[in-house]
Amino acid sequence: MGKNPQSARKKRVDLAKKDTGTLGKAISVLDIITQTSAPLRFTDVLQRSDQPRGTLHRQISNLINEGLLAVKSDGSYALGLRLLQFASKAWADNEFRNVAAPHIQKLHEATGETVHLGVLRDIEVTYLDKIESRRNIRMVSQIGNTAPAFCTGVGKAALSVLADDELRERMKRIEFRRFTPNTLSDAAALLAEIDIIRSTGNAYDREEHETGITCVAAPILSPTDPLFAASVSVTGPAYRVTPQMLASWADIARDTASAIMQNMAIQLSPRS
Amino acid sequence: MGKNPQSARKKRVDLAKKDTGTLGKAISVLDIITQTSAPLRFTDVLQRSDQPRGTLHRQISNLINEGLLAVKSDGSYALGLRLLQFASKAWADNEFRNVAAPHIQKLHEATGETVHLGVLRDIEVTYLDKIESRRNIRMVSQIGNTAPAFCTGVGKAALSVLADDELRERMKRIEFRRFTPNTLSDAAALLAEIDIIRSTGNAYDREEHETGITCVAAPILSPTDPLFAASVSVTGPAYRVTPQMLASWADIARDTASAIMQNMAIQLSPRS
DNA sequence: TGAATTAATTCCATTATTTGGAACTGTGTT
DNA sequence: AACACAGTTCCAAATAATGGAATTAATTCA
Repeated sequence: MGKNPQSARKKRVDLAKKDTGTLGKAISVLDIITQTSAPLRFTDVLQRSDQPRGTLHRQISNLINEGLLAVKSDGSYALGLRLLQFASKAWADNEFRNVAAPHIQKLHEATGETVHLGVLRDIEVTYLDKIESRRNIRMVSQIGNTAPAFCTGVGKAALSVLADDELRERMKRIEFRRFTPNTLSDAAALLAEIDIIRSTGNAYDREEHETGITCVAAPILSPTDPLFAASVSVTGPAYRVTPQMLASWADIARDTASAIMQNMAIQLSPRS
Repeated sequence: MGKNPQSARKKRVDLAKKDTGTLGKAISVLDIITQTSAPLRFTDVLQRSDQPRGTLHRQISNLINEGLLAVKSDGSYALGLRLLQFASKAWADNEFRNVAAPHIQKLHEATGETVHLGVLRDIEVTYLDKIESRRNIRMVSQIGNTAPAFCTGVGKAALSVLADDELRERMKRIEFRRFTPNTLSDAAALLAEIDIIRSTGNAYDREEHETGITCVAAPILSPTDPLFAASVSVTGPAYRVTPQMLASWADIARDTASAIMQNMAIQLSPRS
């Protein structure tokens, strides 16, 4: 039959996304499931994806057979347990997290508040570790969590270590969604803050992502990899943690960050 | 022209591996990384995979671009942080785990020992949740961990709920590796134990996977899905936890399991 | 240091896999 | 029974993956 002469050539190559072929399309299904809170059945996924029926169906089948996706009793999809297995290994083996662990523990002991270790991925920050006062058995739900970089302390601190051109490239992709009245609302405001972070060495989150939650953070950069950007933060509820208290933790947060950096450098040099 | 359309009762497909095309090949790279403790560089992966150079190279590139794989400073590969993000969602949203959570908490309080929630995946068991006495901040490293089913309490309990033909099918794939002197060493021994588990309702691990670790477990089966197999267990160090103590927890472990089953059934019926 | 060796990356004609529109099946509803 | 709708299967055409070989980069060692 006639081929499709109207093959519009609008290659929608998102600046960020390199071509990852078939794999990328399959993983994007996982992304859809991850990013949606409501239960999704086949047609729901179909609507949200740009794949045609047949294609999507086979992709989902493959994901299920690989254990990356599962079908719930109501026919909706959930992420598969094999992902837990991979993540468990990813976390346990993560060099950076292992190096940072004792330092964030000390930071927690010094401040008595919740401490986060975050790593930047593009324009989002993923929490790699967390230490809380109350023995929080359910913490796992937090590790691996991802938040926008532009409105969190860890995120802004991490952004600040990027080279300027890289930073601007990524900022083009930020959508300044307003989470609270304090959320920064445009690129100019964010750039201004990043300037301050660069000169002072500390980032603050003043209830910008979640009302009632404030934090002070300090950036960590890799001795070798210019694209690696991370940070530590001390977080607390605004009703209890005053701006003064936050400010009083700024130094020790920076010390923690730089201790981690130094340990990473040491980690790299010796041949063992 | 097709062959007998219906006589395909004998699925001739490779028992374990269905064809998952390009995706499967890519994921198998993640498997190689997961299953090897030593750091692997490109050629190391190449040796362990059956893909040719060029192909493997592109697969790895794609995995890296998708954030599923990362390159460490020494050129070896590590699982990527995106996996953490997926796993975080997989865990938080998991229906079964959410239903089971309060019950295993109670079981922990009643016994004072470590409690596990495990789910069977083929012939392995993945730990979906864990509650420990000591506020174990580092517990995440355990959740998502996977162990052979045939030599763990959770695993054997879970196997016992499978229908006989399904069980035998899977048992063909078990490799009876000897982890400790007590590890069951052949299919006959395992089948005998499963018979006992089916009649008594409890499985024991008598230092079969790790020397010094014992446990008692109880199977959980899904009210609807005959392929779903899980279990709860109470685990403790052999020097402190005597066989008598384990036996005294058998009932409450079974009670926990059946309470979880009932809750799952309730969870499914009402359409609020 | 630089030649030899090994590892990593790129290339591209061939091939196999994915693609996607459409037809089909199955389930539930009035 | 007829309808509507979600899910599944099919297959020729299009495309993306393949894989052997050439190229480049990184180590090793004389």
